Amino acid sequence: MSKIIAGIDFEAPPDVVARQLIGVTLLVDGVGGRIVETEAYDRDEPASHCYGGETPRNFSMFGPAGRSYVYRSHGLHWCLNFVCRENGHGAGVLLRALEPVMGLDLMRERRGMQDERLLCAGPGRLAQALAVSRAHNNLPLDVAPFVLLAPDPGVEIDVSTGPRIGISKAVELPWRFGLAGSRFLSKPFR
DNA sequence: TGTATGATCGCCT
DNA sequence: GGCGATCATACAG
Repeated sequence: MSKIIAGIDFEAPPDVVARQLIGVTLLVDGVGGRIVETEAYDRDEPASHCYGGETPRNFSMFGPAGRSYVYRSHGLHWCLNFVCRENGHGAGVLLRALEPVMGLDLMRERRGMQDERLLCAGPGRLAQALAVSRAHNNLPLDVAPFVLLAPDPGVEIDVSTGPRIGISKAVELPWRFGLAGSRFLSKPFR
């Protein structure tokens, strides 16, 4: 079994998918850019929303791979994830930052700021710039409004890894991935 | 350059 | 009732 989108098999462990997503272009209704930062969340580690089983919030992580999982964080921000691994397994990849490429003016308007570097540097900011909300939960990633484009095959992509950000459990897992040296990261790697 | 704080939803204890 | 895969603002140094 496999679910291939933009050259990536989403029926694979989340750390594998998270690494492969660096450099992929993500568009929502034609607005978006190049993915420069991701984090993996698996079902067997306590930092993950799917740890401890299915709830009304996280049900889409227990469905088919290659779909979206959108949840509300701290009551105000939306965060966008890609579901991976086999059906019913429960795992996901959090999108943490994009390099803005398409629809810059719309993103600036939605974010209420001009600085290109801060338009999508962080999961909440990214979702706001792309106008992602509950309506985008549990949607297939190979169907509109989502578009995923594989990076140019010739281009070398240098991926940095490190500990995940903003969590208190399983902090030691090096499951944050980023495009080395990008100025659009939510935080630099070191 | 760093640390504190408020906003305030959905789930879990 | 408390806390979190966050962010913007307000201060202190």
